[in-house]
Amino acid sequence: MSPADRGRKLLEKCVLFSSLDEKARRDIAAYARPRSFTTGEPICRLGDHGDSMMAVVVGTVRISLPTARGKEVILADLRPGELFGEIAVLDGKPRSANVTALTNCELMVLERRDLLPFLDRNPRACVKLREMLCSRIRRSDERMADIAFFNLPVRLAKTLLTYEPEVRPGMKLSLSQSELAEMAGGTREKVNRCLREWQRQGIIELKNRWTIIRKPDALRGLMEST
Amino acid sequence: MSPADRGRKLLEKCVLFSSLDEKARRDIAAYARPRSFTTGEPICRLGDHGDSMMAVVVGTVRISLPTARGKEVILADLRPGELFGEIAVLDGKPRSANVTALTNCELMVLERRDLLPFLDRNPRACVKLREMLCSRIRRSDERMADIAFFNLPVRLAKTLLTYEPEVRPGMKLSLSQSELAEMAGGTREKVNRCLREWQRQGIIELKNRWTIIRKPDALRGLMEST
DNA sequence: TTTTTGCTGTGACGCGCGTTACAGACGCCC
DNA sequence: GGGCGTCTGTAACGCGCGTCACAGCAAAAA
Repeated sequence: MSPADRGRKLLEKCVLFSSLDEKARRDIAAYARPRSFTTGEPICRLGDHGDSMMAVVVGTVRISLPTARGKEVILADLRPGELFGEIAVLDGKPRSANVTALTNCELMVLERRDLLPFLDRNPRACVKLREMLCSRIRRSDERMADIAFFNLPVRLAKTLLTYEPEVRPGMKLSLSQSELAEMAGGTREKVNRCLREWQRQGIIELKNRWTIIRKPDALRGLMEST
Repeated sequence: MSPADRGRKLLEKCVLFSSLDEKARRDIAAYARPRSFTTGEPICRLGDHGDSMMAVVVGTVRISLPTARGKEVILADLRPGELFGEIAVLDGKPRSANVTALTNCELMVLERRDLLPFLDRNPRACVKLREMLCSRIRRSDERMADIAFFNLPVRLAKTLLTYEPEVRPGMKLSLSQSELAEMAGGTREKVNRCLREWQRQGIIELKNRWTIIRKPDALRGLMEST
């Protein structure tokens, strides 16, 4: 099977399209075009004009926001099946974040000129899309509340618990402490201290630059208590 | 003209409906029902089940989020012509914030069972709605970045500059310092100190519990510089 | 009028966290 | 293997801001 066909197969599994009937799924898949990026390559940048939406087929892409003093905040890492770039495509305004390829990636690209007409003739996809946007809003608001109300340990616990789709004891995280800091909104040093403290308590284990989660429930407890 | 008719007239002026043709506007307006609230009355609460969306016709409503320790964060104050409650209506999940009547209010209410079918038969309204949701996402993300990167003076300056639709020198704000603190994400004391400092610099004037903005450009400068 | 209540103005103190600085450990590439 | 870059682990210091405490003042209630 060609990469493009593989991409189309996966596209049909995205939340946005998975609930459509066979015909509509093939309809939208026909418009999608494959595209590859190599590790570290920028996919799009904050402020760019953007008229395409993308789905991750293979690899991981990172959504981030540059800050004033040359630093970065990591908003999310997306894996196969996830979509990005919807906002700029839908409202025609500049891209709202940076996206870079964290690994070699294969994406499927949908252009605005194909997507908008498709939505017009598929009310069902419209509904799904609205639900997607609503959940984005809810997540953003929640994240905002987290930053405003909780201190770094709590935010870090949330980060560890939500980075992978599901958490089980013994799970290894392949994130450096700097990356964790950029996700939780803090400094590398503070993250380090926090992790070592948790290691002392047996909640996690730090081994060769891997963070292994031993007691996810203890982390969950931390989140509730504060 | 009856309050309900006045409400319908105004509903047609909301961004969501203003670009529709005459027929569609009358269509949606026919479904809307008026409702009144008195000062301080709760309109809806975080976590409630909600299947209606509302437009402000007369008065001001406050969107807020309760925090852990009984405090509150003010997300926005909405005036005539603005909509709220879209999120819960669109995704069928619990309400994502508290809404209370800041003054005596008249609202127009649209039920989900009427709104969703209307959207299905009006792709143009669908597009507008998507744009609304996108702009909500952009605003949320921006607010998040503000909280994460900027210190209170900058956030307070932004709050002063964006509370009213347009800012002109001499504008009076009818917000208490506690309210400003709840909007900017800080404490009343800090807000007070900040405002007095700005008064010393002639940027604003504090008189009988009113905050009068003298030099909006100085505030704008504060935002850029930091 | 007197009392009460809510807003304003200010000082002292302490915690969380960012900043800076540096040392050791590990992997990578020439 | 040797040099170098990146990641980790710690310590010292200071700033921003939240917390507490209290005093003056104006408007609303009694």
